[in-house]
Amino acid sequence: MPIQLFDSLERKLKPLAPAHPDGVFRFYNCGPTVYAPAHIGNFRTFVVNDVLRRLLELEFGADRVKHVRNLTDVDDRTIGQTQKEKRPLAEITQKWTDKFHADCDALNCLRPHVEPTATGHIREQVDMIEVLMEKGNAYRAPDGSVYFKIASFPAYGALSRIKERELKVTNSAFDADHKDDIGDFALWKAYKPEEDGDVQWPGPRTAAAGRPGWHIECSAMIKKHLGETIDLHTGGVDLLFPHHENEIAQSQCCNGTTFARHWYHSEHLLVDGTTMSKSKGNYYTLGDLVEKGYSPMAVRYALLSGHPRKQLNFTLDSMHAAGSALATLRAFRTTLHASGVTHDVFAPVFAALQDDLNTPAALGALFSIINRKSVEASAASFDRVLLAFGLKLDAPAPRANVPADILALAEKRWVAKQAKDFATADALRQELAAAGWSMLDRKTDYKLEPLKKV
RNA sequence: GGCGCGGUAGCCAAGUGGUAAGGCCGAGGUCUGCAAAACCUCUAUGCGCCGGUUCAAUUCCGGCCCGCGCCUCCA
Repeated sequence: MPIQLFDSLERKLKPLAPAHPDGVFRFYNCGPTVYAPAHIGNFRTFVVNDVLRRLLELEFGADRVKHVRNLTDVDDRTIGQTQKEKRPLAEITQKWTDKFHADCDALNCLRPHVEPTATGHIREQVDMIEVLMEKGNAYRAPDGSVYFKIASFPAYGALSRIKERELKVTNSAFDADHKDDIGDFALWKAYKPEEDGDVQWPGPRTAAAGRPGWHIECSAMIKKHLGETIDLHTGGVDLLFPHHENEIAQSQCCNGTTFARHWYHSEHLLVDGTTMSKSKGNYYTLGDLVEKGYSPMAVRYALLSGHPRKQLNFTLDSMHAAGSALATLRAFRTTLHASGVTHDVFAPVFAALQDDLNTPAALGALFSIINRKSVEASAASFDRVLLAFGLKLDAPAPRANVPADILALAEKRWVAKQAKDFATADALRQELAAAGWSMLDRKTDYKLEPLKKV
């Protein structure tokens, strides 16, 4: 069964298939801006896209998928950070790129095949801008910036239905810029010494030195690494407008061909029922959750527990639920034997994933199957399911070091237990619990763990 | 104001024109000195409210209420 996925442009489910004769599926996912740690909302998008990537590889073959995800390493926010920290742009973006990679690895996200950066593709962006200027789709503003003229692209707004919108009239940015029309957007931003520090490059012909506008980087990097027409372009819903709308305009005017055959947008994560923000105190990075004792795999599971095209309400309770569900899967895995079963009992799981990436339905199907009285599943078939979800069931990472006094108590209790002095042993268990530790007895030894969160 | 999404058990969350997957929590049980783990059983006559269509609606249509998102550089 082919993978069906909702297309944000045509607003219906469409099968995914490579269009290029080489049979390679061309997949572009808008990546992060590297100026701060990514939050779990960002990671919802990347985890969802990672499952998509895995499904595509299962469908077309691992060598028949080319996955590109960019790193935005020059824009208002990254430059703002250099000004705030008084450090070079490259130093800041490298730091947060490394952090992003570490988080992705912890969440078991496959690395994209190409991870291009905006600063690494200035030439390509300038080239495109020059073509757009030559074709009359872009113009130089008085300050030397270059803007895209949306009036030159009649199809503008198809993705976001912008023409049907009544734009808010209050737009302070309009006066500050030098564009002809309020809808026009920057392809190239002229250098501003007071804001930009030492961040600048030579601009397109006739334009001033400066830096690329945000949108053009994706158009240029896609053209370079995937070609003029790609099979799938994805990102968070917030990118629908203006980012993706603008990418379509730039790329199609420049190249004269269809830009992306399929658009997919995953919805936002809510935390405690509302949008995440630092001021509301409901803003989490992966590191924040790990500090609270949750494993990255539990985070991944929680992020997949809602339909990707629906807002997902993330709570600490859902983290706990995810951890417990993973433990159930881990226990089930140990009952499986390598060999044997030919038919795939997990077919319904894949069917749900292939039906618009319905991860919650797929997880439901998975548990329904493993809850059956007699499951004829092989370890291999189960592992294939885990591979698709990107779930690793390794035992939880070693806990924090056990303090010496706790260890001493535990040792004392173990001795008492061996001597069958159960009264003493129970009293010591109480003491350990009061100190926040749980002692798990085994046949020949014991294990200490911090008490479970309620 | 415009565009869009959603309201299903204590929490999270699928789904369907014929009467509700799954996870967590909770309860009971089996098993272990205890604890933990594991395993078994149970847990929505109900799907925001009011109408309508229909033999039949949570599922379709209309109205209303509530929540959330976007509306120029936020995944």
